[in-house]
Amino acid sequence: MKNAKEIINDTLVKLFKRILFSEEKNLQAIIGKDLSLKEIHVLEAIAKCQDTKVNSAQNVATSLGITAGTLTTAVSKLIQKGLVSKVRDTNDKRSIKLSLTPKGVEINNLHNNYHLQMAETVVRGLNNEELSLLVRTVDKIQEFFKIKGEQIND
Amino acid sequence: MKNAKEIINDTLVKLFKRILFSEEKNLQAIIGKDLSLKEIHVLEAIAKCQDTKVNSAQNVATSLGITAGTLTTAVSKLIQKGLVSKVRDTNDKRSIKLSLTPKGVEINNLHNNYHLQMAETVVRGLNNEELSLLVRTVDKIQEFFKIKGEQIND
DNA sequence: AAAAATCGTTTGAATATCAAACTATCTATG
DNA sequence: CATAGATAGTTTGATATTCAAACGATTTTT
Repeated sequence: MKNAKEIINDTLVKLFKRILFSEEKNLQAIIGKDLSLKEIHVLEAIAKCQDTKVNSAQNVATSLGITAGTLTTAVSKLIQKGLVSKVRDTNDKRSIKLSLTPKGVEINNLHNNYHLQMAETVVRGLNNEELSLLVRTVDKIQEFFKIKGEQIND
Repeated sequence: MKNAKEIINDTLVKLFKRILFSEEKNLQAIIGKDLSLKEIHVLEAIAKCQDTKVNSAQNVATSLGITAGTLTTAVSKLIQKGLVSKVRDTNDKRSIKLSLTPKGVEINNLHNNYHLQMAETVVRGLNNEELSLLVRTVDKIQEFFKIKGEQIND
């Protein structure tokens, strides 16, 4: 017989798997096979960094938790696909600024809307009691990571 | 200014990233560089399938959401590392049964303990009633992602 | 001005993955 | 029973993702 800990773990692991799976499937449904989840996440990171005006390649790479080299190749492909553009920084000629093309913005919005819909569906489908329990749970998980003392770039 | 939906979405996205990151980090801390997260997940799946006596390669592959070919190569490496063993099914000679070696079991337990620790943090401070509500709520959320007849093996 | 640091790129290697072709075995149908 | 079709796992060839380390260009520090 399983104890509470095991049941909760199984339930959360299952949810995790399903969300990842669902995100990938949905992405392909709206955008097509031409763009992977990883590539979308690069677009997302560039969009965020653009907003905060720190859209150097270095900064985007760090925010994604990948190396500069990995980003270079990812960006090359996204440029080929017409979703990203690159300009040399006039102040610091070593640096480049990454930004989304109009088409890149459009695709990023599609993905973002998917996320928001997801959040909306969840919130709307739960009553107050369920929601507050859920919030507490999320807080507790965050706390777990704090105890572990891990740093992460948000 | 961000609305509630956006805040919830951002929180969840961050949490998600954090879990993946933490899981990987922790794994390397306890087990070393010699085993990737994906490989651990193969061990995990084999362990689960062993429990339910349906540990054919086909079934393990499906439960992981990967193809049989991908599993073949993953398993080969895990056999080399001494964590998995393979026996032909006596009833159906096409089929093989996968299982963990004692060393494989040990490593899988280490990883599982990490998961359980996280679950422990969540469970602590909840009474039975809240616990069962949480499970029901998470299950409900899961339903939201089941749209469009997606298949996933739990 | 020289040394050190930083930024992005390239290169070489490893891992992860799939689809499709292939081999061996089992099942069902005539 | 024979053979046609289905199924299990492997192999192959290709693509994607990633990193560390070497490298070239530029900026900063000393």
